[in-house]
Amino acid sequence: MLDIKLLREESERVKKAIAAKNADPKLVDEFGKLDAEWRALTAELDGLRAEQKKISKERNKEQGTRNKEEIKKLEGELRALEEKRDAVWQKIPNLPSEDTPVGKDETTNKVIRVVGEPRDFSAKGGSASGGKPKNHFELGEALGLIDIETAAKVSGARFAYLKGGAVELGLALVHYAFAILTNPNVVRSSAEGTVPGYNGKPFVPVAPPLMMRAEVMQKMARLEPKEERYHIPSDDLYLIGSAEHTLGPLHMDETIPEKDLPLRYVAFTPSFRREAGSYGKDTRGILRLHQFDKIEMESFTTPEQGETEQNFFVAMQEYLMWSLELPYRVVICSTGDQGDPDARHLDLETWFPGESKYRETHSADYMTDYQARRLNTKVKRSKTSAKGGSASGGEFIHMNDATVFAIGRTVAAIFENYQTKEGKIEVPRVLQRYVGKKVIE
RNA sequence: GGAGGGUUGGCAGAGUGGACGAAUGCACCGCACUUGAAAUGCGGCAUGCUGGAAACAGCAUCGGAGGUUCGAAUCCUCCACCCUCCGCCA
Repeated sequence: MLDIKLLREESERVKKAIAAKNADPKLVDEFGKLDAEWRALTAELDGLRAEQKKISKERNKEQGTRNKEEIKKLEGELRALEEKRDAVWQKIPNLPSEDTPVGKDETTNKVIRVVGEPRDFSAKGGSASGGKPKNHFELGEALGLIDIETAAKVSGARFAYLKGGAVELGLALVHYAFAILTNPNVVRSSAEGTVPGYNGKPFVPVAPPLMMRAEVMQKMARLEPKEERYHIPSDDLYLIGSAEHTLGPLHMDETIPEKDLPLRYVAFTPSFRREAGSYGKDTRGILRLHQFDKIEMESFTTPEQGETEQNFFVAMQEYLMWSLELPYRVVICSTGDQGDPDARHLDLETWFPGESKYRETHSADYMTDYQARRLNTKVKRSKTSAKGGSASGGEFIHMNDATVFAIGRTVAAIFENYQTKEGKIEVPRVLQRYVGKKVIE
């Protein structure tokens, strides 16, 4: 949710910004109209209420009864109006950052840097099929590591059984990621590499709930589109589509002292997605399933540190990918490819030799205060840094979330990049101690 | 699933129909005293909304939503959460 003052005072700027995100700028006008009505009615109602207080002090029954009727009527009107206004308000997405490229969809995303060399499979030591690397599904099926057919019978389309080495590699990624993100030295040096002197506090591991209430999901701006969410009607709960959904509300209705920031968390959970809008996309293999495991980081910072924190998150992602020796590139998503609550959205795309292209494996979303406003998570400034200006009753905190590993996609990337000419899969060096072997066959 | 108890400001905790946006203590902030600190004394200290350049004024908020009443933290209903006991369970 955007700041109401911004919407009132800089509506033209907001209109231009959200139009770039493919949202309807008329929403802002509609909001303005409803808000003006709301203000007028609020003033009228407050006057009546003040009168009612006076009347009740005088204990005047007849006049009080009459006035009460009027108040009830206006209260009903105000409530209806407020609902209408807020519905429009919630539809207005966050504003993109200055450096977000303007563009209609993912084709206008901009590559920031490319790291690592794709392996040359045509040379000696290439894959089995005459220098042409196989894709993850061919490899996994041949080795008996991925079984889609049985999963389809048991659960339907877009489910998979992973077995043997595929599971072991996934668990190794989990162990490795947690070891890195809780290691003060590694985290500190990544923070230092982002901006010298930047806070290098390690991540706190969390096992969050996998189901949540609609109202909280709404505060995270993640309830819509509802077709994408799994809902459990008997208890009116929603399955999370990412650990972000229950990590973000961890400090709902709290005011956090500035000295405690940043607060950094990492969680390993399944993610549930109906993939309603992606019929026919990525139907082979395990890149797009209804259920997948993911490690996610989430953090809470001061407003001025929000963007640095996002860059730091990307530095952690890059450290992990670099140490796995997987070629990747960093992309900044254009306005049309950003999520509604995002101000700045970066992706890591990993090289998949079997498909001969980079594919999204990670994202890093900077939300500014868009989620925190509705979650009511604030910063309490320490007096030393309190500057004048808007910081009266506490400011909203800034939030970041980012992928550490989408386990399935990362395992698939390892399959493709580490395949041998015999169709086996080598285990990345840093994972060998967790997997307990050097080759999966 | 059954029975009972609870939810009040940053924290603890009083308040069972009007004088309560809310006692008191702790914490916090300012000032005084002191060489400094402690202790002590005095003062301040919730949030949001509306109007206003501001001073300030008005309104709302005692877990949430409704209701009764001229008037609700206080009475009634429903919901959420916490605690205790019983049942069931990995």
